[in-house]
Amino acid sequence: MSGFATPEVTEAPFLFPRTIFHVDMDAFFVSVEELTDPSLKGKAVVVGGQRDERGVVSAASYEARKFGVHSAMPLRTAAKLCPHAIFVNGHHERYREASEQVYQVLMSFSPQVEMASIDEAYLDMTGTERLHGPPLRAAHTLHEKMKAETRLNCSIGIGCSRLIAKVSSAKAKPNGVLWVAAGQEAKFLAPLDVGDIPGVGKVTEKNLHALGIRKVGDLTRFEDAYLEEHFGKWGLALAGKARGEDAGGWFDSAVGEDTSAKSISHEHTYNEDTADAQQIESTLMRLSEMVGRRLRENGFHARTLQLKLRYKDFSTITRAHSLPAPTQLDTEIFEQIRALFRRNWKPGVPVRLLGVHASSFEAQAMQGDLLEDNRRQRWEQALAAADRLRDKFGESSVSLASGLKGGFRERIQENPAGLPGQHPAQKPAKK
DNA sequence: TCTGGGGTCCTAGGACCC
DNA sequence: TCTGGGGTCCTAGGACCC
Repeated sequence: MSGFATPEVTEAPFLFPRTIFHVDMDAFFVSVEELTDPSLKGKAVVVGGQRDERGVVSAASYEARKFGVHSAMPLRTAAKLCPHAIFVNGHHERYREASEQVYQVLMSFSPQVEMASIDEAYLDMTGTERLHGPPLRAAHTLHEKMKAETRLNCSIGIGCSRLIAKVSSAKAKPNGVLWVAAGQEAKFLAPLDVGDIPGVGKVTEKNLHALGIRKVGDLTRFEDAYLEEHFGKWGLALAGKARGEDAGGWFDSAVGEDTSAKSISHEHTYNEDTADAQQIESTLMRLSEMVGRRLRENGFHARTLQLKLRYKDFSTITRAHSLPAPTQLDTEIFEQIRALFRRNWKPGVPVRLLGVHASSFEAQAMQGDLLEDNRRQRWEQALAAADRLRDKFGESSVSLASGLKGGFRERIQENPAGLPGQHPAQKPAKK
């Protein structure tokens, strides 16, 4: 350790100081549940599943947090720490709706809004003083409007970078506003734990501790080159972050830049591990359908398909295959996934989790085979029709299980309502 | 304690081409 | 027969976030 922090004059991506808001909803899932069931208010509430289920906590009320419950904790652990807690299954449809309302409120404040996840967003408020007044006043107005229109609390962090805004909103929780004035960034960050920096998780934190680095301020006493040596590219970014800069990767992008999805995936963890090949392939079929459906909804065609397998001991493998031409067809996805599964699964070994992942999105390429293109187009139309039926009659009303023996019967039985269980599109399945 | 599901980004090695 | 380097694509795994 030596020297002085070199005042680097690199190409600064932003030529004048920005005013960034980070708006983070307080205990979002819990708060939305309270809107539908006010009796939950003030109680210890755990969202994510039932107390005896395999799964983790998605969100915990502040009351439950007092007992040490936090998100990502196994449900069974939460039940032990807080036996009187009320366990609630997640309702993602409700959260999406609430998130949409939040977005509308934010959009009325700045055209530069970027939802970073379902319950948090960045706003570029640079240059809005004439409209909204100075940052703190604008934040308080926004905070009140959010409460009035969504009945939800949020916390707002304000700073000259995404990083500062994000860290300060975390410090403002719950239900607060915190502004870090220009020039005060390093001072604000210095006493915080290195783990408070977004992107520093358990592993990096441990590695930093091993070097004697515990506080963000400790980081600034090391040369950039030293950090780069130990942590590569990430170390360099870390040095910048300790100064409050949006160094590296996603943080560097302007608020509101292209955020279109890069991958789509679905997974399933069994309540009990299974080695039943038919059951497994039936699940893979269902997951392939879910992925295919989302691809069609978004107008995406994926070229790379990936299978994920997790075993009893939690060891996990992924196996990918890239197609010569991109697809959005359930059958093509399933065909590849099943081949990957059969090639990599040792019969008899119990499986805990299965996943189907699609990536490398491309505009659909013509195959140069008119007959083949025509067939594909009819399939896509049929699937879009099936998608609409599912919208109308529910997820289990239609299943295109052609090509799957055994699993097919099983799916039919899942259709007690007697709604259309078979779609005409099953007919042209033959090659 | 016994570990969900949906994502993003990064690293590293090997194949292949020039 | 031994010996290059760079670029790109693909695959596998892992850290991290909400």
